[in-house]
Amino acid sequence: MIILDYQDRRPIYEQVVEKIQLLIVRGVLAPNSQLPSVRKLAMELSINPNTIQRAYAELEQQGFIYPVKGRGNFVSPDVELIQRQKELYFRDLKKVIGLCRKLGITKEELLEKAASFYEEDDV
Amino acid sequence: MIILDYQDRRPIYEQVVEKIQLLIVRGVLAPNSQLPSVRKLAMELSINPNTIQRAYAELEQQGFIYPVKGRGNFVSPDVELIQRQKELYFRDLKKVIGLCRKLGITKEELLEKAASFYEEDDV
DNA sequence: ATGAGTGTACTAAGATAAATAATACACTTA
DNA sequence: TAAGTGTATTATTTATCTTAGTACACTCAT
Repeated sequence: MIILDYQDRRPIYEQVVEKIQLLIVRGVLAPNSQLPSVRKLAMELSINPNTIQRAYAELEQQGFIYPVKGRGNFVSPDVELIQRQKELYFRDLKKVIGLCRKLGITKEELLEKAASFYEEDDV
Repeated sequence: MIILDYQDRRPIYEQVVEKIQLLIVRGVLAPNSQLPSVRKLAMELSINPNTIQRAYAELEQQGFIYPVKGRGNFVSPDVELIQRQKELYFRDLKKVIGLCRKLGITKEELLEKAASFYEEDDV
């Protein structure tokens, strides 16, 4: 379900958050479907349950999932999620483009690259 | 010369590296011109000289600067630098675009956003 | 030659965040 | 009732960043 990248300098819990966000916004995890339990996912990834707990807490805080006591965590049916996620990605996009621009990359080259990256992208 | 962002979660030395990279590739720091000394820059930024030392070590390792014993650090005249930096930025760009694509953003919307971000960018 | 300013190296200590470890408890459901 | 949930708590370990202090060889203007 999730593969951790130990080269990634970001903390594990943040990687888990990102991966689950993607699974949700892409519809792999359907609205109201159940997520793996804290303990199971921890086992599967060979990490501590507390780390998953932290990731789930963030996802809940961000509105991606909701908990049901004694039953588990479930995917939020919130339709706003994709829109909100989009805005986050656009913020990152803007930052990178700002750097490219400062580096002297022309608008034409940038757009050309962007187009080919979009097409090349391996799913 | 450099302003640190203490909201930024990245380590200070990394911010220093990034800022100096930008100053170099943008030509603000000319090839073979001298950088501020480790101690002076540390004073200016109110941080420890060791932190600047580490930033300079990275910059040297990356080929952005070269040291002269007893004299100081100087901007590398390497013409490849901009090209190499460009490739690094493009790698980041590719990553963000991959995420956008996975989110379901269309190529058209992406390129439109990219174009406006390029123009909006505040120098 | 001297002294101030360079880079560079080293060790030690402190600070912070991430991750683990080990429990505990209330809830749900078969 | 027992197994599986979420949730909370405390303590400990680990890694990284940052600071602090010191030391030494080099360059250059005086």
